[in-house]
Amino acid sequence: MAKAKKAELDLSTEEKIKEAASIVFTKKGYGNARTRDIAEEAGINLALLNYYFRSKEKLFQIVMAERIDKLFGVLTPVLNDESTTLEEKLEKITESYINMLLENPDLPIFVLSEIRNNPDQLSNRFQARKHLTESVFVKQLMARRSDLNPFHFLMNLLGMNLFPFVAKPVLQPIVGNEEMYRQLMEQRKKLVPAWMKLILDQG
Amino acid sequence: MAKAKKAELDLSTEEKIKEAASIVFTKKGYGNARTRDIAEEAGINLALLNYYFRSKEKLFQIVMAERIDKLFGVLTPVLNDESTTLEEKLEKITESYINMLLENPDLPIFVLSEIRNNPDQLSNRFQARKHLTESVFVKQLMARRSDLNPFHFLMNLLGMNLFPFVAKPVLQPIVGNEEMYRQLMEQRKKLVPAWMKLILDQG
DNA sequence: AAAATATTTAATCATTTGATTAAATATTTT
DNA sequence: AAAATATTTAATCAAATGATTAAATATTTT
Repeated sequence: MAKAKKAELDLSTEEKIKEAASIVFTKKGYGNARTRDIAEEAGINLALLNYYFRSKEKLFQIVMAERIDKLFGVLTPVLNDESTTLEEKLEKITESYINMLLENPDLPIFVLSEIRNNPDQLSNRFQARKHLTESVFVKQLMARRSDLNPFHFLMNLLGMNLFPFVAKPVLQPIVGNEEMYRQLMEQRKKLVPAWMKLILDQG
Repeated sequence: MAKAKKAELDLSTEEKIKEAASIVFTKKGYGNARTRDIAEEAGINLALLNYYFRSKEKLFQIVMAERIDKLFGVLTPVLNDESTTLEEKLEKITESYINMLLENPDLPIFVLSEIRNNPDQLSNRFQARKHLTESVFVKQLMARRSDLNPFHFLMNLLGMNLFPFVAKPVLQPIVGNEEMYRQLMEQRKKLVPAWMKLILDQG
């Protein structure tokens, strides 16, 4: 195979494997996922998987980095947008999260449980604090409510948005079927920002 | 060994093993926990573990049932208390949860991720819906706010209380050290009920 | 067509790990 | 002390699973 086509195919197969790995890892977690599962999901065989990625661990690291980006990528651009108000940020974050999580409901529980298993995974945790405390969002928040710890506010926002998905395996059977759960999440796109504004103004 | 002493010791050793299993399973999850870890944690050997409990799976089922009880046991008695107001229930649930979770921070992520791995685990999910919708809590809630879906309200309450612990591996390094995190949680004992009352009255 | 590369097939390794066994030792009960 | 029971020790099994290998086949490039 020549360079051009090679790169093209490599990317395609590599992408297929990464995609499959992402699905299997996210659904089962690292420990319960078998490389044979991933190969099958990708429609290739085990030998090829090890030919592209040297090991399960390496493949996992790549997938994990992507998944973490996906989970927190929703947050960071909005937090630092100078052109939006605090209220608009609440609306944007909520809508982005709920939309993304409706497509990736297993994502939060996967990332959080894997980080629990291996806390070092989050190597940039030092800068995370700095990035957050120096964000436009936190500045706006402190300007408005100097008495309210931004961490509390953020925990509430994330809790309201992420928790229903983290707890979906428990809550969905109680609520009803899949579709009813989706409808509840759709409603929360409007409700969560409204509740958060209450906290912002009077909490 | 005679009956009396036998039962006594059995209980003690069985309890030691269950306690150890609870610790190891909760910290690592089923897939990543090794029976050898559990035996070591219990201060006994692998043979004895399999002598008392026939298999890892059986031991896990027992531990899991206990952990689920611990996680939801906080909720159920308060939800059906006829003698307390809605506001008092919010206060009780929040304080009970935060106190319990400060002692068992890994509990929510463990239970939720294991149920994700094996959704059938929650065999009583049918009655859960009934118990919940017929609870004093939901009746009080609907009497006060017929326009507010109780599931939304419950998701908010649980999200605010449980999510900070579910996300602790991510949030704690950002917030600061262990002690600072604990202080935040202590503050939330007063704050969460206040926020929930806002939602109750004006959301 | 020839060469280069990608992919499959099938077999095999090595390690981990849950589980079992039998014999030895300790502890408790009678 | 004798009997019954609990626990340890050490060895071993069997299955699952991550990983490797070599040869065969398919595909693409030149």
